[in-house]
Amino acid sequence: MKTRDRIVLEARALFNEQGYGNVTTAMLAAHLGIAEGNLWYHFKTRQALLEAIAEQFASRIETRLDMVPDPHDPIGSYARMLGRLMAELSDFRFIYRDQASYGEHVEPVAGKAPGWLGRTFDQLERYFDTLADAGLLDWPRERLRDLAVNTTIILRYGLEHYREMGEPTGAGSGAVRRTLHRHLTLFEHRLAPEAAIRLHEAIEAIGARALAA
Amino acid sequence: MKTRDRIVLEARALFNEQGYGNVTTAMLAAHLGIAEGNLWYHFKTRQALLEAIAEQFASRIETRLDMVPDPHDPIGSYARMLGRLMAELSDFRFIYRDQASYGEHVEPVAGKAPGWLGRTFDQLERYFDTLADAGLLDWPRERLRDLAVNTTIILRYGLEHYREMGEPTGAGSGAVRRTLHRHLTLFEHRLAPEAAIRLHEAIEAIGARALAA
DNA sequence: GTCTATATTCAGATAGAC
DNA sequence: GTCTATCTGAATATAGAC
Repeated sequence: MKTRDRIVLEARALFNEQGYGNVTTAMLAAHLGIAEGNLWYHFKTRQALLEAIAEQFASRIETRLDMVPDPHDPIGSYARMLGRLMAELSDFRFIYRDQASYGEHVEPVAGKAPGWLGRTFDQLERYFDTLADAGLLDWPRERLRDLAVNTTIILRYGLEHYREMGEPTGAGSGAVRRTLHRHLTLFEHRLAPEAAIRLHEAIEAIGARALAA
Repeated sequence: MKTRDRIVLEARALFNEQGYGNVTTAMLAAHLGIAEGNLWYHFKTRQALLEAIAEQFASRIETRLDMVPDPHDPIGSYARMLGRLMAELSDFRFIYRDQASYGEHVEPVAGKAPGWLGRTFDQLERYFDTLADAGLLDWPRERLRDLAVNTTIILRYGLEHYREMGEPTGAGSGAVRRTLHRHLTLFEHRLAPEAAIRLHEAIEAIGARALAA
């Protein structure tokens, strides 16, 4: 693997674990087993490194936003989208969490977050609409938007919530799994029983993958 | 007002506005119109200043956690508690938001957050229970706990959510008002119509107070 | 209690040899 | 591309006069 790619990967991991503001270039170089000067060869500034990570992040989000519900498999397609969404939140967690540390001006993120969120509302609403069409979700259509927004918030802040609760939230902690089960409590009581069961099962599968990662 | 108190007040305001990690002692002294050395007379370390703020925060939370629903005024008492909760989240916002910046070890906060959150779940559940007793909220009792947890998350991360949406969230921005309306969408469809109306009105009143502050 | 001047530390970044 | 050595600037903190 090219050094540049190793740097991006290790930096993302360290930022997620320790917080962006607490990771120095010296630490990063030490973890990589390279000299600090080498870091500056690949990235002229610390911010440039951050932007390289942010670009990967943006492309992951766009890929996930392209996913659409499958009317022939509303549950399965919803679960697949959830898996991607949580992976994205988990893998680039520091970008959300540590925004205060790096100021608001990281170009590939700045100004785009509102659009991403808005499109995530739209996306979730379409999935819920498909579940309702299939008779699996009993929810007033005019309130599906609110459900989509609340679902987004619960998923988005799930890892931070469990961290604040004093529970581990790193890879393999089960925080992704718990967040997904939590989001189900928003509308589970209005799901067809077999749909609820299948979603819980799908979440266990996603959680198991998150544990392995 | 004593200089020490002015420092605590101004520091809290600056930390909320600019982020804990972005506020230097030089900036703080300049804003207060005092010399930096004077700051160090009142607080031996930057962390000591943070801890002084955190102590105020803890005492505000304890006061709010002591509030209980009034069976003779379930709506009014719920609204009053909401007002306190949002004021606490708003006034000490940086403590939640910038936790990554100052490491996890601020004594008056470290380790207490899980307890505060757990007791907030309990508190909200009691308010919802009282609303249900009064016939104003139609919700399965065994699901009130989930509703309380989800409500806590929506309220807790409301300001951060609107910030990420690119909307202003400072004092007077209306973000508190919007967060409160948002939390109502979780259970509004199961509230007695007059209860929903009264809660929306109460939220407008809380929002107006937040605007003035 | 408040000020000015100074010390300390260390992260971010550069220069130039290999 | 990678290294070692060095610089710079900024932020926290101290010393001591007033």
